[in-house]
Amino acid sequence: MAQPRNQRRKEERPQEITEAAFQAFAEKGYAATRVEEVAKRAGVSKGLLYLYFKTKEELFKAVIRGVVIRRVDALIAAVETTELSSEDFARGPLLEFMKTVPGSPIAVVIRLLISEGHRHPDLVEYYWDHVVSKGLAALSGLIERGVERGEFRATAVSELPQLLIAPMMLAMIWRMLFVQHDLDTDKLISTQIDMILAYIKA
Amino acid sequence: MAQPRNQRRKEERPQEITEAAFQAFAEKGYAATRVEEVAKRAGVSKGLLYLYFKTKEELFKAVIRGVVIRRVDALIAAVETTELSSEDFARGPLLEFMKTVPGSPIAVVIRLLISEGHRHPDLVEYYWDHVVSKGLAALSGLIERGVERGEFRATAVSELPQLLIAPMMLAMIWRMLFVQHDLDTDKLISTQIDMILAYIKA
DNA sequence: CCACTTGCTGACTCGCGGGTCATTAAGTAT
DNA sequence: ATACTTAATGACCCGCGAGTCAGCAAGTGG
Repeated sequence: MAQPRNQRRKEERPQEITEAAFQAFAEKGYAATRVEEVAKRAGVSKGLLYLYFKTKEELFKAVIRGVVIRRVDALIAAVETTELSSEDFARGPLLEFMKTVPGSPIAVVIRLLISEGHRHPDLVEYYWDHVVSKGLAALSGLIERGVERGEFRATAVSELPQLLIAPMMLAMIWRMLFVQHDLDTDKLISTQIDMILAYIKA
Repeated sequence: MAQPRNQRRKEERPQEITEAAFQAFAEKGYAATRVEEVAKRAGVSKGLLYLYFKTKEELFKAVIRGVVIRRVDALIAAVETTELSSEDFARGPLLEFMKTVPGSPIAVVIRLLISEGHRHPDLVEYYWDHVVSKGLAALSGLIERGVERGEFRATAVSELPQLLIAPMMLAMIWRMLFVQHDLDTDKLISTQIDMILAYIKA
């Protein structure tokens, strides 16, 4: 024990710092988080932080990007490779995924984007490219595949995959603001799936 | 023309200042808005602003409260006094109202609450009391009335009126972040109404 | 053991912006 | 006109926190 204080670990530093920053931003938001606070959490001096990230804004961007990467990709891959019927996929893996989102880091990222998106349009664009557009395309694909196979009727839902995730988004915001007023978010999300399937089934 | 500069208009000042502050907060968010900027927009000196509002935070709270009051009350009254069947009300006045929300000041308030809600739990509570809980109760009432009259089946939707407004919320967030990527928000909202009615109709 | 590179530190700077207050000017009463 | 009240001004103050940099110490090679 009593590790020497000034360990030189160039490789791990960025990871550690962005992780600490994510937690701090999640708790206090971007503007209210002090750079020194992030440094403290990462067990590092403020000066070192500025060696790895030119500005606080750079750090913010790195955090968002770091969290986003590889979160949604797993779901998209699952949609594209599953053997399940569209209905079974919707009731199984998709539903499970959506239930987890409101309590996950993705929710934090979305809050940060809503709060700070104005001043970081490039970040919003990045998030759009790597998460939203891909995710929605996968969901559209899932529904259209159902239509082609004769599982579903052709409806407006094919072009509005947002309907599938709308209650998930509401659940996220609900948790951000109204934790104390409880809401069965799981039931909200699964009822929407039930309803959509009832609406589009052939 | 050439009105005297220092007009004494004690009555109108608070209104003018909160109006200016609302616009500034809407554009830049709370943290990024300078008090002097608000004063300038209101055509007033910074010092005067501090005569009417003790701190920037007080001003923020006044803005939120001002916008909230009397927005949702009209809808609630309409629900309670309408002669229409529940279905016709949902397809008529309710749908129209929901279409307008994403482009209205309510959307701005919600963004501010999401961004700054942490540090103003009393404000969140105020918003809950005066808008959310009342609004949801009215929607529940609308559905339950339909059930009592034999229009609708008894379903989980009675306890989950959030399902009605979920696409409206998504539409709001969509506009905040992804204006350039278009989405037919009206169709999103009306399709949800169609779906829910199809799901719960007797 | 010495010279050298470089990850790392933390005391310091400096501008920004929230908040104050001495002063001015507009209105009012006599 | 004169004395008084109070709405309104804007120059100023001062703390906070982002960003810097001179120096230090951990590793490296000879």
